[in-house]
Amino acid sequence: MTKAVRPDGSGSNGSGSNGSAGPEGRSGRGPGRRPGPTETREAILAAARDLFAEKGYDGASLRAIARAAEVDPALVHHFFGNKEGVFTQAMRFPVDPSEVAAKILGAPRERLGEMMVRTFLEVWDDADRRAPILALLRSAMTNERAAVMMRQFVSTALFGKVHETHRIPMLRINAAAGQMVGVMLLRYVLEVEPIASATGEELVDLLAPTVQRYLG
Amino acid sequence: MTKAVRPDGSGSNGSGSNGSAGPEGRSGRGPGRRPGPTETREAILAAARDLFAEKGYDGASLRAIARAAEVDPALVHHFFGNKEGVFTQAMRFPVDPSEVAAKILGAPRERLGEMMVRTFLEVWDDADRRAPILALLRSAMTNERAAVMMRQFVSTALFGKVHETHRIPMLRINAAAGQMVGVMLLRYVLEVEPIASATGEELVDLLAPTVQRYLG
DNA sequence: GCTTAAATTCAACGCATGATGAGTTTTAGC
DNA sequence: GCTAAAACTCATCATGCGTTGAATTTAAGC
Repeated sequence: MTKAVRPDGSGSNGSGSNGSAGPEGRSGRGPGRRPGPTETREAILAAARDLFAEKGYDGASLRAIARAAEVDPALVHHFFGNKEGVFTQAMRFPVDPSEVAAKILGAPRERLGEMMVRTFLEVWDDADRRAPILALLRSAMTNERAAVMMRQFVSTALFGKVHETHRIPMLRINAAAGQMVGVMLLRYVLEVEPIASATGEELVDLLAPTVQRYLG
Repeated sequence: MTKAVRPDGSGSNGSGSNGSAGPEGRSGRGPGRRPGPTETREAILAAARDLFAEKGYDGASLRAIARAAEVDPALVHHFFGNKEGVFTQAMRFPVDPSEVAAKILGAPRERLGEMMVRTFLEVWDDADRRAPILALLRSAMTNERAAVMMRQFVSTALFGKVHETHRIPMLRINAAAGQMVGVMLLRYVLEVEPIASATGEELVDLLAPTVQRYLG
């Protein structure tokens, strides 16, 4: 999963010019722009997302990101200015809040709890959608800037809609959020058993009444 | 809060011997053992606990710990071997599980939820008792070894007793743990409002029924 | 096709980190 | 009071980090 094979439209380029004993020290590729359309920026962001998700902001180094994207560290800088820039861009779509909100708010009020649990599980079970949230959560533990983003994300984007449309007190929404965040943490980060191996339906049965009580 | 003033039993020692222009580069104190009984080991552990709580395992550097304890980094090594040793020793009393368990299990079963919420709040409101748990939580997000310790702590020490004495299914205990951990995270780490500013009683009223439902 | 701009790598800087080994001063055992 | 051990600092190493500036190669605009 770590290695991304490039499709490579035509094998016509460089690599064979000085085949004997060139200074193949760093990254096995010469300087200069690569042929074909530019896809590197996206590759860097993808690698960044994975690494931030795995190690958090401080733990993921620019150099490791560059390595994973098979690129020189300076290129990361060229595109994003600095590490914070990479993080900000990589987090630029934790989850499309409107899409999620629509799904949850489409349900009748007496099934809010169930829909919320189902939606959380759906998002967290999909590695691509889980990554940015996990990155944000991990980073927010040790990095104040990430904590601000997380706070904003939790309050405004995710649970704010529920507050606005149903006039539910914020404290109750926080309690529901706490239940969901805590369970996700136990299940996906700490991998505490047996909740890490429970089925989705088990969790819905277990948690939906709680969330419903807070939001109903 | 960062600076710890040493009581210093008697002012009879060193410090004035070469007063003019010694090599006062590093730590303002010469080499050699200090007079009086040894209190440095504890000072290092206290500093370590604070810094691990604030920044997590990877974020807290040995050098920063040494700086906070007003000690040379090599001394930390001398006492604890390596960074992992410092962490392990600093975490050697997250919360005395038996004390906590006794308090919770002393309550009748129909008030388990209330007692659990009250106990969590009491521990987390006390900075000294909060520090090691916070350190463990923060560290467990990015450090596998800390995650193992945290898993063990959550499962065995804290909630294991409840499982054993009351024969409550582990999955339900996990759900209750998730609720509590999540709320603590929102309240004390991310400081999401309004739950960060809510009173203890508000939280008991809000959360106790949930926990009671899981454990009852 | 020439020129400008963008993509890409290389080499290096200054800094912080965890670790080690040697040296100095005090305490504790006898 | 001597001696062995413990406490303590200093200087240093190798490594990895974020960042910078210059050089090189390709793509785009005209």
